[in-house]
Order: sequence, then structure tokens, then C-alpha cells
Amino acid sequence: SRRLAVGAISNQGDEKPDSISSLARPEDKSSTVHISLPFDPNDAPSPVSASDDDVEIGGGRSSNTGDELTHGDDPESKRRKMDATIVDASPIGKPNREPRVVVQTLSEVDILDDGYRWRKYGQKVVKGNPNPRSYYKCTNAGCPVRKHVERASHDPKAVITTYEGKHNHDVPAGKTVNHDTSMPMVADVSNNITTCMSAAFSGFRKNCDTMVISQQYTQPEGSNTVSLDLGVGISRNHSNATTAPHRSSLREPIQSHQNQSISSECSNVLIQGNPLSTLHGNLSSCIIYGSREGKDEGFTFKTAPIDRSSDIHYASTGNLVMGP
DNA sequence: CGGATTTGACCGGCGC
DNA sequence: GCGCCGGTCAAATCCG
Repeated sequence: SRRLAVGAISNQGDEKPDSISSLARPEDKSSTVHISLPFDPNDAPSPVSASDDDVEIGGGRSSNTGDELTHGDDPESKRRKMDATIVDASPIGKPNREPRVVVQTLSEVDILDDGYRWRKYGQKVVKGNPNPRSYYKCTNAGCPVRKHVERASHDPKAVITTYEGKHNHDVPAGKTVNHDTSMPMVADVSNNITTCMSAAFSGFRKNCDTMVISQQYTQPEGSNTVSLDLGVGISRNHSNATTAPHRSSLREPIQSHQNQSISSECSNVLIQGNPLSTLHGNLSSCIIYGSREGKDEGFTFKTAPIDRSSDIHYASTGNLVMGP
């Protein structure tokens, strides 16, 4: 079950089930989340991998060699060959891709505080996007996790953060007070979507000092709908925890344009695995619907317009105070 | 002064 | 084989 619980990353080996989960986390000013997780169909065969459209579980390539993290080898294949004695440890094409989590947030700041400490090691302008992409490494010794952050070309408020790898350590003390280590994650991960959600949610959790998530996870037989009710409570205004430069004076509410529902309070998470699954929960002002990532890595949540009809969840659940 | 950031160069993959 | 491109390195610089 442990593997299942980490289905999204189980192909990478082992370790803390939510280590990767903690990666995905929106910032306080964020309103949307876009998560992409790799799946190993062999590890976590899922009955919901029906759609190629928006959600496909098991889209990830089954590498079975994804132990680079476990073994502590730095899988970097692009090592500069300054020294001829260096031998590439990963001779096979690109069999072992690190787990990748793509988080798209709407934020005015680039840096999303996910509880970990990052050191910037590069910046590059990539084709098709005038905004530079910044590259970060986890500063924790031996931690292979990297991430890159860029703003979407089409939406200057959309920050796309891509995480690669799994943290082999906990959130640095002081960054996050993660009291609720026993927080019930998704217990039954018969559905990989849920796994992804657990990843995403735990990311939220890590963002907060205290966050109680109670979930009711149901998947009616023969239905393509997954319901996930999350009661989210955060005790602390976490805005102080962010390392991002603060334009404290600019506290105008994030305007909701097309793909976002804005509420600094708790709201809904809707994962629409079109057509295969719909996940309802309460989280942080975001609607997520799954989609497949183009390549082999793939599981992607994209944001979708919130259905205001579901606003009832605002009242019925969570107190996710994301703002100051 | 130590750690983080900046930035140009370098490297390897990939397409033509 | 060549050039483009994304990703990384590392020296220089910045900053607390």
C-alpha cells in the first residue's frame, strides 16, 4: 500500500511517501495549481487510465531503474566533461526520469515557498517564452531535487514551477512547522489521481503550520467521478514564511481571469479527469483538472474555471487562510 | 566573511 | 556534421 500511496513516484524507488508531495504547493497569492506527475503503470496500474485526453495515469515511462535517488547517485547526465574519468552512470537512453511535478500558480512573485531551501544555479531564456527560466537546486546536502521556475508567456501572473526529483530529507526546520505528520493522506490509492491529489494536497499541507485535511474519498462504481472532500485548516498566516520578496503594499486581490477562481480563503479543488475522473475537494482556490502530459512523464493537472455552483464548499469546509 | 545570486561559457541531445 | 536549444557549471558579484 505504501507504494500505492506514492504511486506517482513509486517508480523512483522508495522513501518517504510524501517527500515529493511536499513539492507541490501554491503560494498564498496563488490561485491555480497545475501539477504533473509521472506514473509508472507497472507500479500502480490504475483502472482510471482510460483517457488520453486530460488525464492519463501511468503515462510515465516505466523505467524500473529509477533508483538514482535512492543510491544517491547524481543522475545528471549533462555533467560537464572536464574530467575524462567521469563516466556517465546512466548509459541507457533516458530510462530513469526523475519524478516531475509541475505546479502552475498564479502569483505575482516567482518564488513559491514550498518549505525547502533552494539555491539558484542558473537562468536561461527558453524558446517561446520571453520570460527567463530560473533553475534552482535544493540546498540540502545530498538532496538531488531541482526545480525551475518560469512565467508563462501568455500570462505574466502564471508561474510555472517544475520540480524534479524527490527530497531525501524533511522540510528544513523552521521553514515549516509540520506538526501533523500523521495527517491522513489518501489512504486508498486505488486511483492514481488520488495519488496525485495527495501529492498536491500535501504540498499545501507543507505550506502551512497546521493543516488538517479530512477527506472523504469516494469513487462510485462505474462512475468517473472521484469525490474528495477536504477540510483544510491552517492555523497560521503563512505569508511570513515565504521567502519571496513581498510587495506587501500590493495586496490587491488577484483578479480572476479566465482560468482561475480567486478566493484567498479555502475553496475548491476540482480535478476533472476528463472524462475519467472528477475530484472534488476543498483546497486553495483552485480547480484542477487532470490532463496528460505530452511526453512520457505524464500526469498533468491544469486549471479550469471554477464552477461557482460549488461554492457551497466554501462554507462547508475549510479555513485555508492563504493570505495575510 | 560566508552564503546566495548573477551571468557567460560549456556540454550534450536532437533535428536537419 | 552542424547548429540550435535546454540545462548546468563556476567565477564574479552581491548581500546580510
